[in-house]
Amino acid sequence: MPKPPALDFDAFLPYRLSVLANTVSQDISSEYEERFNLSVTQWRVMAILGRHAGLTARDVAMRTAMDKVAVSRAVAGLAERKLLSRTISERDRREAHLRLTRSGRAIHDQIVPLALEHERRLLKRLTAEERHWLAHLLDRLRPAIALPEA
Amino acid sequence: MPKPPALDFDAFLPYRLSVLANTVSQDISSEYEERFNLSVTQWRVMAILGRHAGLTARDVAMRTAMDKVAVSRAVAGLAERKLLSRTISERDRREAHLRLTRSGRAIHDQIVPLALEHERRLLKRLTAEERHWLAHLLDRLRPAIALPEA
DNA sequence: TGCAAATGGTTACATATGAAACTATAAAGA
DNA sequence: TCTTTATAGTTTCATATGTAACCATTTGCA
Repeated sequence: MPKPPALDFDAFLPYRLSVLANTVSQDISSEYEERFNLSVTQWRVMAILGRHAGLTARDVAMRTAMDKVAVSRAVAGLAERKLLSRTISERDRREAHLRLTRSGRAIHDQIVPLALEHERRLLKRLTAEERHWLAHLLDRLRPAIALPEA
Repeated sequence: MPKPPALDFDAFLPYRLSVLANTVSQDISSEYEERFNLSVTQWRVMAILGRHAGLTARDVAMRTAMDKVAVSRAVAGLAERKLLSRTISERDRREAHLRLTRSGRAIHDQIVPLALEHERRLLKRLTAEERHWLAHLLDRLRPAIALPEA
């Protein structure tokens, strides 16, 4: 009779990818969660605003692969702690432009090097050739996410 | 003055890895969630039992990178639906051996090909050389997860 | 033996998350 | 201009999840 189908997790790509990504993410997030009491979503919002000041919540959602509810909540929490400011848009009063405050920027500037250091540690385990292929593969497998107007 | 630090998500490895893994996982899970009303954790438990009948909850937790509470809940839900059975262990009455029931196996056998097909679709986008490097990198980056007694 | 410490598994509680409904405003069309 | 439709963002509700406390049993060792 036919052998019953079975799935070997150790060889199943989606699973291995998922475990790897979660491990790496958590290594980083556990650090800023503890030190600055920021959730992953909150940090993502801060990071994107640190680079692109004045985006709206909608823009942030698109750029971070988060849904708008998650962004709304993260922004509310950050505004509460005065880590970012909301400015109602002149031309469309439904939307607000978001910017890090001085104290938001201060925290941001501490987390960025920390995140980059984690990335460096990860890459250090690889040879130059392996690093090259990793970047290449991430490009090739990049999900079809709409990145509107750069 | 020094330029302010900033993190470019598009180039930040942990982020890209995370988005990719989540997209891939969700592609698959959305299908069996809808068709069989199974959560990701439930499916993971079923998959591991489909391959290794008789494991205890503890074994399952170790092999699936899930914590014991998640396993306990998944198992409870599956037992409720009679997709798996629990048999108290002879030699240690705290633990129970888990096995798919006939109907659990039937569902399992439908999902496995579906999962493998998704994996195939993903790999089809890559050349043989790229596939090789992907597997290699996943090995090299494999998180230090304890896999006790095979 | 008998008792403290460890372990498998569950439960309780508090928090996070997602889907859908909702509010306010803007855009499109009659 | 009036009315419908779409959009930005928030709130609500139901569910998922993690942490810590817990129960039952077993192990280690006095």
